[in-house]
Amino acid sequence: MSKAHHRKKHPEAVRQQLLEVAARLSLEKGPSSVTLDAVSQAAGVSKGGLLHHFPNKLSLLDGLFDDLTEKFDRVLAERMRDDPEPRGRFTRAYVAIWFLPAGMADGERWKVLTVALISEPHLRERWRQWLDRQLAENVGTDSAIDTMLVRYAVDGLWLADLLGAPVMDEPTRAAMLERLLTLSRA
Amino acid sequence: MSKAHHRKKHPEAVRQQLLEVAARLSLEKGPSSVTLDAVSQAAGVSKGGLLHHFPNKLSLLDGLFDDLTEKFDRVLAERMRDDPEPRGRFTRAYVAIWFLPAGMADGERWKVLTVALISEPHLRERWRQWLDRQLAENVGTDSAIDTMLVRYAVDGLWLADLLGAPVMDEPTRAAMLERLLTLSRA
DNA sequence: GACAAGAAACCGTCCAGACGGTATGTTTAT
DNA sequence: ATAAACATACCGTCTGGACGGTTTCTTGTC
Repeated sequence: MSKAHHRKKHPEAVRQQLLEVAARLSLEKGPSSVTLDAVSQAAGVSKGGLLHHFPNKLSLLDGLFDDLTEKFDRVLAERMRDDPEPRGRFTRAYVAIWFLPAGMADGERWKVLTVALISEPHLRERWRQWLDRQLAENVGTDSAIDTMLVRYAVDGLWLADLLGAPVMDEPTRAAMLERLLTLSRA
Repeated sequence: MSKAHHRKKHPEAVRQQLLEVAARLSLEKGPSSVTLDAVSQAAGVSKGGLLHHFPNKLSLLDGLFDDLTEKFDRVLAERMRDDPEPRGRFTRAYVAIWFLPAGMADGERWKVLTVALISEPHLRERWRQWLDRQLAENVGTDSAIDTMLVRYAVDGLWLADLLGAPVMDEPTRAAMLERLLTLSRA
């Protein structure tokens, strides 16, 4: 009879912990390392415990997706709220997320989303819906060629970062940021 | 006793077929579906046959990586050879690969590379070396902020395409291409 | 506030199938 | 004859998941 069985119950904390562990594992050791065994063990819960929160693996991945997009939405909305200029507002928020990560772990989080999206074709459909909604909400202010280009570039930076490409030096990085912001207002 | 055992032997063709099947599987059903059983069966070879060409799974993935980067290099070099303007030449070749896929299947191929890179942390190191070499060879002509930005944007387009984002309409696509080419000369 | 009773939050065990890989046989090419 | 190019038959491990039990929390009732 283990200690964990007798400890105080904090279901929401455990759930969150499971999602976080799954995210970290996926990023550090590749998506194939996200197994029920590995996740539950790293989270300090039994596999049965994990399957209580997420009845199967798919729902764990779905849960991760929900969690990530939710947080992403919040950060985006917050950035947009503080931007007085309507034109390219959404795109600038998008840029800011990459260049000025708010929370420590935030920068890493969005990477996980990308990894999950690529390795789990099932999530792509949900991703498309999310994207469609975002673009529909910001059509008019963020559909110029240059603003689209900026968003694509951010995605590219994302990918490079994810693949561990050599980091840009600070002046280059600053110049890149400035250039992106300029183009977002075009 | 199967037919395959008795058929004419074309080792190089079989090897190529195995790589191609692995690529297609990874793209269509996600990297987790790339198993020795699935690949060998879809290629019309026994698992033993597959393991004759690639002694273990890692070497299969490595083989895939080699095959893809090799072809990628060739296409890049060809495009660059036909471009008289030195400034941004490498970047324009990079753009062309996405906008003007030469062979039918080529467009798909580079996607596979990205998927493999993300799902197999082991390949990232090899990718970094490839990237470093490319950048070193083209430093001076392709290191302006705007040209870098163009390459990142192409990566972003890549990613969007990979995730099955809604396709751009033709005028937008053309405008995007023109804009990217312009920026590559800056 | 006490207390039964059900619900929620876990744990431990077990299993069927998939997976990577080995060992060995058989056919074909040189 | 020898080696390369396959096929077949297994094996040990891992993985997702089912299942039944145990402990804690919550809720209604008095």
